[in-house]
Amino acid sequence: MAKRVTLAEVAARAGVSPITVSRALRRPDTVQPDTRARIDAAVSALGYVPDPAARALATGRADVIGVLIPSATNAVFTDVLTGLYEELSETRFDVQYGITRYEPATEEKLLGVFLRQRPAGLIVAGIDQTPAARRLLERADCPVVQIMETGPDPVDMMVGFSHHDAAAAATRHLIERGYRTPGFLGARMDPRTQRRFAGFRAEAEAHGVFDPDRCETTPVPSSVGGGAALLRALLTRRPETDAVFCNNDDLAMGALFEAMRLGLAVPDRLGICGFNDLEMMHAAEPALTSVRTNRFEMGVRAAQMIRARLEGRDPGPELVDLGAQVQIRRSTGGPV
Amino acid sequence: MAKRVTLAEVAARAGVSPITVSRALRRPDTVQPDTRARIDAAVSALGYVPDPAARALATGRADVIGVLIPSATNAVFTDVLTGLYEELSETRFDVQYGITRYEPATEEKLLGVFLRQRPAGLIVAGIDQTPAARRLLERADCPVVQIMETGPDPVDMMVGFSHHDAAAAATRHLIERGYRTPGFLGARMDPRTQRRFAGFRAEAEAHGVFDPDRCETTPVPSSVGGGAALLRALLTRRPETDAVFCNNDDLAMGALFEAMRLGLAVPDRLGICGFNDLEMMHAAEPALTSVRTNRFEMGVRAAQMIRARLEGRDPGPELVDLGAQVQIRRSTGGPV
DNA sequence: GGCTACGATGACAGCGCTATCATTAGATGA
DNA sequence: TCATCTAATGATAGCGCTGTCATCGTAGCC
Repeated sequence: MAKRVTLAEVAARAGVSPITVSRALRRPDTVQPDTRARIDAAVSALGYVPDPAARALATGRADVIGVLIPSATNAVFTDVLTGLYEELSETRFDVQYGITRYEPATEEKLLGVFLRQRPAGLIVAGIDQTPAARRLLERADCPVVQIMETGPDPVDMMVGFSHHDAAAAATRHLIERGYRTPGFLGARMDPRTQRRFAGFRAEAEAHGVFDPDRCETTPVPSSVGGGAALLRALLTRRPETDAVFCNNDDLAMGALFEAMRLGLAVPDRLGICGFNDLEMMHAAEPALTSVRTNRFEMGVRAAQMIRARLEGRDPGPELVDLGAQVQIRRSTGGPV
Repeated sequence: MAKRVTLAEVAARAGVSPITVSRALRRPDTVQPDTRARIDAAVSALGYVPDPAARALATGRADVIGVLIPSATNAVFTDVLTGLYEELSETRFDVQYGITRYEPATEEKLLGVFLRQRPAGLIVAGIDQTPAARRLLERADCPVVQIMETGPDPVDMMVGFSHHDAAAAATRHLIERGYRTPGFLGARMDPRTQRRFAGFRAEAEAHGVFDPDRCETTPVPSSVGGGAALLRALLTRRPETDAVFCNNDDLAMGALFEAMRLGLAVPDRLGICGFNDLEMMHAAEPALTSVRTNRFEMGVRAAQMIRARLEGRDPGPELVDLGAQVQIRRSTGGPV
């Protein structure tokens, strides 16, 4: 193990006091240019790297941005992480992840884990924190960004979109395309999923085409196989169903495969619409309609807002709505 | 911000010295049961949580396990992470991720970032570290596990499988099924991908069915759309191709959709085999043959090996080969 | 020329915890 | 009985860094 080089050693070599080295590293403009040059030379000669633990202890503040997301395997969240990373990887900040597994209690616990490190910023998915978790967030003396969706009353800042409205737009599209008996496929009905369902329902009811019996859901996590099973179950009960709005793309893909197995023509006999617009959707045959959510950008924006706050710049509006766009493709009668 | 509760306050309340509290927390068996009980009571009454930075500074060791993976979006790695998490989430260790983006230079840099925290353990993907990175790993005075693949000369410990052999097994399967003009589809030819290609090639050559013109690759990251494009290109040049071994499941899925578009019957006119066996493979129509890699277990085992070492238990063999299994499905003539 | 103001640097203390050694009380044995 | 040992607890001194003053020198001013 290469032995640790300390500030003091750098200081000795540069012929200054440790505190000056500390300053030269953190606020270079506060030390004389030639002093800084000597220090820089000593730093690189010795290969000095600051000890993050010592710094955190001395400042009572860690250069860590904590991120709480429900799942590490869901492509939806990993895209957000990629965006965060894009924005943060060249900064002094480390990103630290916590996986809540969709469990509010786990979220609370992880929040505690993060908070005791006194993070520089916090990013949490969703707006459905428990009251206790919300209180923790409100008292955290660091910027907090809620991501993935928008809602009233942000803890601090927020960047996302309305799942309700996005689902309603997709449903409207189905109805405009002439589908008259649309169904709903949903898995693991977490809060965002529920709001998408509500959007579907509201829009379908507004057009008089809602039927609770055409809604098929399961508590298990979503999967392609699950989508196939849900469609089969739905069509068994309600064979007249002429389209399905699927809560996410995995389910939609499964529905497509199941339609193939059942010999149902897509989009003529059955329209299929997904949600999130993962890459595979446009490549499918027929290409699958989906709702594009701007996940990468969501990560970038969240990171930018935190950085702006930490660096004393204007973080812009507290609530950023990135919207969502229905991508119309063959599976609902879009162009070939 | 809830003000920090220190060890000293807990000690005062329990009527003991701070060091005794510290001991009670870390090695409960070394303090008298009744003392421990008083301390536990004080801890929960005050809501004390240790400061990880102070502990790291005092011990010269952080309770952090660093994980270096190439990509956060690739399902292959997220499954490993889930396994790691499964094993580590109830321990005192935090997992910290670094994304190398398949860039050796980034890997080196992140290794430096981790190392200066003096992590409790390190997990790195692959066996193709740069000489400098390898030296850093060898000098790191903590357990190191290389994951994702096996190879000679581990830095310390290793858990994975042979990509060469797994690909060869899949290729053998294609040949045994009677395919005589198999092709290869590959994207982003990273080292593991290369070794899979080598396995395909070796097996195909051994049976006299290798043709470099039936190998279609691209440097861009893999995707379903990319798989479709690769198949189209391959069939344009070599229409006689009767099967494709795809470097991963996204490509295989794209190949399936492209075959549909081209009106090629799968598996009769074209056999398709993927790699990794993501969930969607079995749900496709026809279900897609793939090579199952035990990613979740890989994460679990890596974490177990590190824990065993840290806790002074026997970590078992240094090199764990989890193997890989060809899952035969309809797309290569498997059972319906 | 003497005074203030300010920029650059340094001394000191301490962040919250633990490694190390010292101390104490009780148990053991000749 | 007294030396010897062991288990439990405590005192002390940092870990490497930075916040908070204090100090010093020099430019600017009347």
